[in-house]
Amino acid sequence: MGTNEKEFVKEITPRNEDFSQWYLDIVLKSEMMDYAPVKGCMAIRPYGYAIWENIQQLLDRRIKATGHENAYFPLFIPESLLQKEAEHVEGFAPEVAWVTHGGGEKLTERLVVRPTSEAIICQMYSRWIQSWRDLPLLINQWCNVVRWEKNTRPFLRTSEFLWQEGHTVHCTEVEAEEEALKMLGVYKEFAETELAIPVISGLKSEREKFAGAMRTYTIEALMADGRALQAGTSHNLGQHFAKVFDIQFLDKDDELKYPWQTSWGVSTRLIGALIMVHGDDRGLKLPPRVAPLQIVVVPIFTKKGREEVLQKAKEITALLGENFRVKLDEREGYSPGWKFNEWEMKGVPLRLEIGPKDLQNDGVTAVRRETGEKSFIPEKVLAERIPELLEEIQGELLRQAQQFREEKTHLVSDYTEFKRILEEERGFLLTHWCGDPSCEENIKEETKSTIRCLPFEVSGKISKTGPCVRCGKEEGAPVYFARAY
RNA sequence: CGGGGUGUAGCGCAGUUUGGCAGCGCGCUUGCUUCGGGAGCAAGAGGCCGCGGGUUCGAAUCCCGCCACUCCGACCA
Repeated sequence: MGTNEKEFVKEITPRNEDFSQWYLDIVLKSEMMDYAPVKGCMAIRPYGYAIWENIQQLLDRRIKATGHENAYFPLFIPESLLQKEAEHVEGFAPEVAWVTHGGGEKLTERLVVRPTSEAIICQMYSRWIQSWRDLPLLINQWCNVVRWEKNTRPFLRTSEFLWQEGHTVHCTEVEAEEEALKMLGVYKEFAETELAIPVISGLKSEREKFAGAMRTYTIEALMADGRALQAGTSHNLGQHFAKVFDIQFLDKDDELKYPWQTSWGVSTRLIGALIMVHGDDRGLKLPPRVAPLQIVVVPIFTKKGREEVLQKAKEITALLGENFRVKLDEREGYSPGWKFNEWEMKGVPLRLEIGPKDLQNDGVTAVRRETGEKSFIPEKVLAERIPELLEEIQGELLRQAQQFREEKTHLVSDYTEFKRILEEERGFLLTHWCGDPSCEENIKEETKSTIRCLPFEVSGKISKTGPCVRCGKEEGAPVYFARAY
């Protein structure tokens, strides 16, 4: 690899030459999406949507395992409902889409297309909750939302996107806080186990928190260009929404109380993260757990042995098809080399080549996408070896991503050094911050970096308190800074 | 929303300066020969030149307006 890289992947801009273009080339050429005729909107094509379906399945399982049920709420929200929570409406007002007409007539009250569903869900919750026995109420919704974005990028920021949003209601502040943290933990475990994306979890600063929340928690991932991406959030909404939407319950002590709420979500942005964390100059590298295809079988035809090769390839595809997402690429008119490049671009984790030599040796040649490593697997041990290999690939992708993140995480206390790193190396900057919003604001203006989070754990990498990187005031808390998407 | 760039066949582009038959490469279709890292030959198909208006005998080309994509800012859970 390396020297003739360009030769193999003519269709993709090299990652180091132009990261943005590289990303766009990949999402288009791998047929994950295509631009739709509405600004900032995309069609998610089967190859991209299959990843989303796998994400949904793997995450939905976890959401249900933690006691939540799925439900569905309306796409449209009456203007008056959205406006009930002042901070919330202020946060979303610039980016909502309005419905002003229906059936050819002007509506008496405008509707917003949901940018998030707190308002409409709280409205319904106020009717469903009367007693402490109704709590906790643990509901999740898979849906689309619309935010009229000015600067869009496929999967990372689109005018319409798909996500899940959990909305829970609890008797006490302690329970709500536990819930918000529990779901953030679910996201972290999910991202690392299934997506092979290591994340840092922590608390958002006041400036960066969700409009209307009391506290926002986040998982932050580092992309291959050294920029951070918020991969999931979880909010402790406090009682703000309960108060304005009049959600009350009669507690065991016979007192009428406002409950405590949370909301949490991850979106199709995770697909963008997969691309930017794992991809290389040849294209996608998908973790086996979420890859639409885990294995592609490429038969190597020759004049004489054609039928035998195809027969064996079909046999092996059928065998593996019982337990894995596998495809036999028996297309005519494409050379094996062409197919290799095509499936590598599409990020299929494992390729099995079956040719005359393999037939002779009673096995297949296996090639790992993430390392390019070739090995021969005797047919006898195929059924045991394949799952092991896929797990190794999954693990290796996580290991590579972790290693990259470690290399790109800079412990820094000097502001000049802080600025130099952002200019020259990027990545996460772990430092101290006094907590003053004006320091945060100044740093943003001077360096274009933002506080990604106040991490839960720093495990000895940095002292528990230290002087603020900007103003030098003592007793600053550890924070991660980065330029972000 | 401000500044720059781009829009011509599925993709990448030339043609626009100086108005005059719609072009090239790749891909696609069909056939034959091939096939262990993007095969070869032959014959084909494919165009509201982003959209709308204007100037002109005549517009991909000149003028006005709009839209989309893209990069950089601003904004953004």
